[in-house]
Amino acid sequence: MFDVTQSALGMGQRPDATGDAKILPMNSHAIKVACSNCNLRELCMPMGLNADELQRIDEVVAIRRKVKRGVRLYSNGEKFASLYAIRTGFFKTCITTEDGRDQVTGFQMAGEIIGLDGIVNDHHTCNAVALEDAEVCVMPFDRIEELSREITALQRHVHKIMSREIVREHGVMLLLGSMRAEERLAAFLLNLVQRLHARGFSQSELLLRMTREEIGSYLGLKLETVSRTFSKFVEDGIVEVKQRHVRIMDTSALKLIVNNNQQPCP
Amino acid sequence: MFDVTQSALGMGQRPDATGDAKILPMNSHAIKVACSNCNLRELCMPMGLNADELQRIDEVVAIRRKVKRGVRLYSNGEKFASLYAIRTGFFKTCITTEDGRDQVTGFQMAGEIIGLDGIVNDHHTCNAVALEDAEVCVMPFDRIEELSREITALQRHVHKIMSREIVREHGVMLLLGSMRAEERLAAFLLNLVQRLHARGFSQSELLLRMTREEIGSYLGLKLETVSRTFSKFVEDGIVEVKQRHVRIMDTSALKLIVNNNQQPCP
DNA sequence: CGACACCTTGAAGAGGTTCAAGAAATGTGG
DNA sequence: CCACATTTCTTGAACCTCTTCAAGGTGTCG
Repeated sequence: MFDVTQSALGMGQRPDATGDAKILPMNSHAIKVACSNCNLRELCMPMGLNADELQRIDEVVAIRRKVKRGVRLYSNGEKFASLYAIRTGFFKTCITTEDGRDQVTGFQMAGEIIGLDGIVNDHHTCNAVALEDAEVCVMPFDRIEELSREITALQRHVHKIMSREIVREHGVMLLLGSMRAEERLAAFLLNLVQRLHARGFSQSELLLRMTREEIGSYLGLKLETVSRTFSKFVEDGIVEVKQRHVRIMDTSALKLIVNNNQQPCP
Repeated sequence: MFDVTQSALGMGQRPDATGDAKILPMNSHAIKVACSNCNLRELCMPMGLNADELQRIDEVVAIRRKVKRGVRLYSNGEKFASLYAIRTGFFKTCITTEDGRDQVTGFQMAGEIIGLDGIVNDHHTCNAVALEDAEVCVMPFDRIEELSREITALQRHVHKIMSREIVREHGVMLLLGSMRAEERLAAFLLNLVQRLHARGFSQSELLLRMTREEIGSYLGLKLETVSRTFSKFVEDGIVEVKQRHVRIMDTSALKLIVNNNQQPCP
């Protein structure tokens, strides 16, 4: 069975995470990233590494990069060199065509990995845009490949991350191919809040970092339809909406909307 | 720029391939598969391997499996163990939900790799069904991982295959999220014929291996809409359709339908 | 040759889009 | 810090595309 509301993360829940990692200024390397100290580690790193392995990975993920809101982390056509682990902030990825089509392919948050689209042709095929001020760990891909030849757990982890993205996209195809507007928005909200909850945020409250238009693009709807559907949910007492602030009043109602696809038996 | 009609394959064209590999009965291993002898090699194997590396890969891909039309190669929930390289035949992959939704996530032909969805959770999350009698090479994934730790080209190849699938799915999201029925079907036909051409088949003629309903599921349309859209194309002299036999009379017209999304400038 | 699956076509209807206008929030510059 | 410009969001009404329901046609296979 397939649950489109499920997280892209197959990993442990972290209800105590704050999203802020401490960097201990112990030595000259202190300013560098250390996965070993990062409280997002469980989200983006494999489990069960020994100290030596962890340190070697630390060296790969040595550089961070800040990305201001509205700025692209990478662009379509750009040479591919690295994957990025999101430390803080929120991204969207989208593809654009010559004839002006535009499709948001995903929204990514702390602990998630972006840039996988660039591997196949050595060039990125989409844009990654920060929807709020963000910080990412830069992970040069040739170094990842090198290290994953030596650290089995890392190799497996890379494979899982890519497979997870494939499965996530299957879920989006299901959503786009078979759901009506209300079902899409309900699934979208449940998915977002589920991922946020896994990061220690509320199960019922969330701040949308994207516009109605961006939600619409992701869900294959026009922004007016997104807005109307929000209004409908408010009318029905399922959510409270104040601009981008959403409070889910009735999670099970949302789940019912997504799952209640039962056809009358003939 | 993103071209949804483009092939999932980034590899060389093989206009002379017939789809039948010769197996030379030289020794006791003759009955086994040998990638080294397979004329689909360029489609599913990395390039530039030496004899030794090729032989080691041959050993991994030692088993073939025949799949009759209508039979599942693997099913949702089934334990994941292997990837499969399609030797002959045609598959669909689809996900199903508890509430009876069903979504075709792709159609796969000779030289393409399926099963990637199973990596992340050690269980398959979709069904792979043969749409005609087929034969696949079984590639145990733990052996692939093992070998790709030693053969850099194989490692890179595995990464590219997964990345290619991610990029392909981005294209489907664009199609489902932003295209109208005619545009979807035109993009679908162009994509199919392009992939078939890369395998040595005609650029203009194709035999659909799937029903209108399966096409519809993939394209997010009802079967009636698919049928009507075919009829429209026939009326316009763009294609000839006799049941599942399609001849494309005007490729550029199809391309125009997909790309002519130009909005009038305000 | 008859049963079954698949495909086509028509007519009515629903869901989402488009166009338009106004309200609310956000950002900017004086 | 406030006024103004801009972006974003909401809502209404008309329209259009695709779906739904229905019936009949075509092809295939035991």
